[in-house]
Formats: sequence, structure tokens, C-alpha cells
Amino acid sequence: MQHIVSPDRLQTVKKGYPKGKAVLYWMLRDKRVQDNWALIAAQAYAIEHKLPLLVCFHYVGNYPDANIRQYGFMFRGLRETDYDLKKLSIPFYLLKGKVLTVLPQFISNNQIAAIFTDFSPLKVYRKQLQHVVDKITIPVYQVDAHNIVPVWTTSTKQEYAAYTIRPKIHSKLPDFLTEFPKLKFHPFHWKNNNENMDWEKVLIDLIIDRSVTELNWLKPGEKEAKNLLGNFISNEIAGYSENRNDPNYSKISNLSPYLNFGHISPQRVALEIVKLPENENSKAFFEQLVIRRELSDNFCYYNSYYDVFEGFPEWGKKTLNEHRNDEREFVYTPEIFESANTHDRLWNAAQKEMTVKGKMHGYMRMYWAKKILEWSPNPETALQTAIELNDKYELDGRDPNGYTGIAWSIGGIHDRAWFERPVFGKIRYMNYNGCKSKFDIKKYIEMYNI
DNA sequence: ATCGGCTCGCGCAA
DNA sequence: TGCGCGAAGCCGAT
Repeated sequence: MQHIVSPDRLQTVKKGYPKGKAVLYWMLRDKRVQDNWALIAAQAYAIEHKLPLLVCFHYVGNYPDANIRQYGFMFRGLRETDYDLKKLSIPFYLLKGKVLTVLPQFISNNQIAAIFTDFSPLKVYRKQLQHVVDKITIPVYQVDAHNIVPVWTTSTKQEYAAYTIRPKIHSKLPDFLTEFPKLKFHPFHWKNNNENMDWEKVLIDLIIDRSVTELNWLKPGEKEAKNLLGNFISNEIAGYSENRNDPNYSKISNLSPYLNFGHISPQRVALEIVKLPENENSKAFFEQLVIRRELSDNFCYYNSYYDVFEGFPEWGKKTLNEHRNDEREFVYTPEIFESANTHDRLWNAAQKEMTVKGKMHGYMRMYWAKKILEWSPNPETALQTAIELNDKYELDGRDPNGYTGIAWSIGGIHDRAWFERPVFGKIRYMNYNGCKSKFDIKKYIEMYNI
């Protein structure tokens, strides 16, 4: 196994010898078949011990905080996962209910010998994994299948900014930015009693928020992600460097939802990018894809306060505290923000882009979050409002990139101090005039403010 | 239109 | 301990 997957990528969460009838990959963050180091490691281990390999995904089923926009995307992707795994003689199981009940039950019913899982730095996943590990006795291995350089290998601490993590990642890329081994048709078969899952029924049975509707303009799944990547590489990356901060420019990769749901591996995207001639476009995209994204995982992994005020850098907390009682020109409730009813038509357009399209342009996300800070009664409320809206409407919500981007905008994480002003203190300010000089504001507003 | 200053702390050279 | 330098911006001076 160690010859196939770098030992740096794999952590032993619970030691032990695999006594049982199958190896289980508990799929969490990386919901795909190809280019998945956790699945590759699980298969190598299963073959080494001459055991069948199973994959499971757990969900609660009754979860009003989730919505059909995100769950629809996720489950339609999982249907493709199920289909592709079957062809490799790897059965896929959906486990519904309380994780602490259904997972140990599944392990015991099927005499699972060992568990592999992928990695997320988010608290909800880490707590869940820890609770399950505490309840079971079989060996557990965790594989960072999301970062190109495993988060714990890149650095052993929270990095201060992009410039401090950049050389660390680049120095390790030769070891980690390598081609994936191919998944094999699994040689040890499992009597699959889970033949034909009714995926439409799974979706219908979900007790979740259905007011945030599914999207038509983005199709989920591994195949679609590869299509988008191919199209971006061959046609659309050409003007990336110059135009990426123009929200009217439509030639963007749109890969972030697929990266968030694990439908495509960042390493696959990076492998394709480095095949291109190195120029300002490929360099700028690589910076966003690799450095900025892996910096987000680093932040969430080493700072458990990634979604609250306490997680901001000292200078950011200090300056925001000093300006806590500054008079706000406008103060809006979360409901006013959510319904896009502020006085600022540019901000409202960004909010509508998010609620209608499920994906706000990267540049507007900064402006959007900074204005929430400006027009909220305090930084804590602003942070909470921004995170809740992001997690609810964005297809790439509930992702380290979202928490980090918002903490950058509101708390100065990974940024430096700037000229002091009311409310913001030394947090970098952005305003309407800046946008006006950078892109056609009218066009953007007309697109979303119908 | 272009440019420098604003401001902080990391990381490296001593 | 000192110092160079980052960095997805704003603003006023030229």
C-alpha cells in the first residue's frame, strides 16, 4: 500500500489488524471514483489483505438546515458514483440516520475489517469522525484526498498569509503533484444485496429545505466536472489573468462546486494546468486553485475558530474592537441582506447572483462580505450573516474556501492592515468607486436586478 | 491616468 | 534584533 499512496498522505487514526470480511471506504468529502487517494489507498489495502472493498456515504435524512439545491447536486453526483463503482465490483451503500448508530451497525453487520476515510478540516467532519472512532475497535485510516500536498505535510501550523505557504507548497509539489494510479476492477467480490437503489426516492424522501431550488445551469457529477475542465483548458483560460476580477466576464472555470463536493480532484485540475505552456493565465489560475485553496484548508485545520471572530488575527480583532462602537451609516438586519433590499444596487445584484445562480463571482464575494461588515451592528453579526447566506445559497458553501474568504474580507485573515477608517479600522476597505473603475457596474446590475 | 503612502508582522539575515 | 517585503485596495496628489 505504501508504494501506491505516499505515507505522508495517510494517517493512522486507529491502529490494529484487519479482522473481518471487507474493507470500507467511508466517503465524506471526496465524492468521486477517479483520482481519489482515499479510495486508491482503501483498494490497495483491501487487495493486500485479500478482502472485498465497500464504499458508503452517510446522511441524516431529516435535516432542515440542508436544502435541495445542495443535496440535489450531491445526491445526483453520488448516483454517478454508485454506478461507476458497480462497474469496478465495489458496492456502494447509502447509510441514513444517526451516524453513531448506523455506521457502527453497518460495521458490525458486515464484519468490516478496517475503515478508510478522506479528510476535511471542518469541525463537523472531524467531530463526527472522532465520535465514530471512539465507538469502534477496527483500524481506521484517514487520507487527505483533497489537497495536493497533504495539509499536515505542507505545514505544522496556521500559515500567516499566501506568501508564507507558497514556498512550502511549491517545494513539495514535485513529490505530490504526480499522476494517479488507476483504480482496478476489484478482485475480491462482495455479495451485493444493494443492487438497484432508487435514487429518485432517496431525493423525494429527504426532509430538508426545498425553498432554495435546484439549478439548471450546472449539472453535477464527475463526468460533467471533467467536461468543464476540458472546456476551460482548451477555450477559456486564455483571458483569465486579465479578466478574472471582472464579474461580467463569463469565461471562468465554474469548478468550485465540483471541488467542494469532491466531484473532481484539485490534483487532476492542477495536472492539466501544468501541461499548458506556463504563462500569466496558467500561473494566475494555479495560484487560485492550489495556493489559495490549500491555504483555506490550512486555516480551518489549524484554527478551530475559523467561523467566529476569535479566529481573526490579533491586529484584526484589535482594530475591529476599537471601531466596534463607530456609527454605521446603514444598519441592516440579516433579512434585509437576504432579500437583497439594501440601498446599494450593486450589492443587491451580487446577493441576487448568489440566490438565483447559486454561485457569486469571486471578486464580488469580497465586496459583498465587506459591505455586510460595514452595514451590520457589529463584526460578529456580520460574520454570522455572511456565513449563513454563503452556506445556504452557494453551491460551494460549507467549504473551507468560503469560511476563509469571509474571514479575509471581514477579519483580515491572510491580509495586512490598511489605512484606518470608521467601522473597518485597518481591515482592507472596498467600495463602489473601486468597482466602478474596474468593471461595468451597470451591466452587472442589469444582469441580476431585473 | 499614474503613483506613492497607508500599516502590520513574518521570516530571514545577522 | 533589525529590516525587507508582501498584497485580489483606497485615496489624494501630481
